[in-house]
Amino acid sequence: MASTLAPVTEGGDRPAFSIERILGLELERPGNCLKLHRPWTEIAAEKENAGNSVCFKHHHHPQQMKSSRPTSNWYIGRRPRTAFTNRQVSVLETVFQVNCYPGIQLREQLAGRLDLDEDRIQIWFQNRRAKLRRSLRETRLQLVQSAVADLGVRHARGDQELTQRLASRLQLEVDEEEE
Amino acid sequence: MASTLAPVTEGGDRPAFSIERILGLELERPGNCLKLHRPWTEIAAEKENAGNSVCFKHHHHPQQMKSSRPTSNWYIGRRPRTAFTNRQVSVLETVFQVNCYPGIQLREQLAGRLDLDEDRIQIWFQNRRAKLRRSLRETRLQLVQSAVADLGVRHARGDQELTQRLASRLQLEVDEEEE
DNA sequence: TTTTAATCTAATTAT
DNA sequence: ATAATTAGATTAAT
Repeated sequence: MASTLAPVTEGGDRPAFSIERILGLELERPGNCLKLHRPWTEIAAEKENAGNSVCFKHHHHPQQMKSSRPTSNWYIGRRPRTAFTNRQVSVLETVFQVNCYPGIQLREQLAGRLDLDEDRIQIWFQNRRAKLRRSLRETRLQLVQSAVADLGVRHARGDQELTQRLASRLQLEVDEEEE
Repeated sequence: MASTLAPVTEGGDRPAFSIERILGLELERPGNCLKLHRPWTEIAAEKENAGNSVCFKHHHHPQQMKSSRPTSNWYIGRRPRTAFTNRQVSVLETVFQVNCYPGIQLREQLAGRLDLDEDRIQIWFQNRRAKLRRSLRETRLQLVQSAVADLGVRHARGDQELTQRLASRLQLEVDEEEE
């Protein structure tokens, strides 16, 4: 409900994959849904091999593609990207500081308060945790790198004993953070 | 909306993690949300080490747990398990036969038609694909096993050439299905 | 006990 | 940069 006005036009008012049509089908296609494991990457690869420079990645409306394969219209499209407002992000960030694994009740509260679906909240927290993990990993990496550099300096000074102590302690801390 | 009457009582009518309370906080807790990567497994392990045989797994209401750690109430609870009706599952299965990666439009159509949230549809298809993959893996395993047994029989008969041909062809098929 | 809805991570896709 | 999707592993309710 938050500025996601569904720009997916889908070529007018005739949906290619309406449930009515699907449920009307006689279900005589046992070998239809056996293309598991992200089949659109395969389609994209085929199109690239065909010399067509227009990549599937940049078309999320496959029914608009002039493809020779009728099987490529199995994918209708993804949800339009939600554009959170500054206020929404601000509230979400504040809550994240306190609880980065909100349960269903808090998610529902947030959804009601921010006029978003509960699922958007869920996804936001998943992506936010991933971002935090990424930044923690980078910080840790930089710490190790600077420590190694420091190690090098001290080693050059001939401060052998301190070097060894620092190294073992560093290893310890890195291991702790692993699990 | 489908027979999910929210059995999570959360100790009455006083939510422990209301947004009001969170937003009222002074945000002076920088080291609060640094327990990433499924912290509840850690909590469970701690409880086991403490000799308490009651595992966290069987309590999905942590606020009811008599834990010595106040940080164990990070988890408010998960969404109550949705009980799909026979008709809902029937329609979902039918659609799955035709398109096991429904896009946003088809998911919304299904949600409206079946009186479910769109994200319940999304989750259902994710779990359904996982189930299909699992069964395909098992089928493949059984095929390989029976083929190996067959190989053994033919080898015992001394039919060396046919054995080798069958083996190479089998390897080919297994490789094809991998990617 | 089995099945499967819900949650999570990690990687990826795509806006 | 980050919202959305996926596979895969796991947790937990039925």
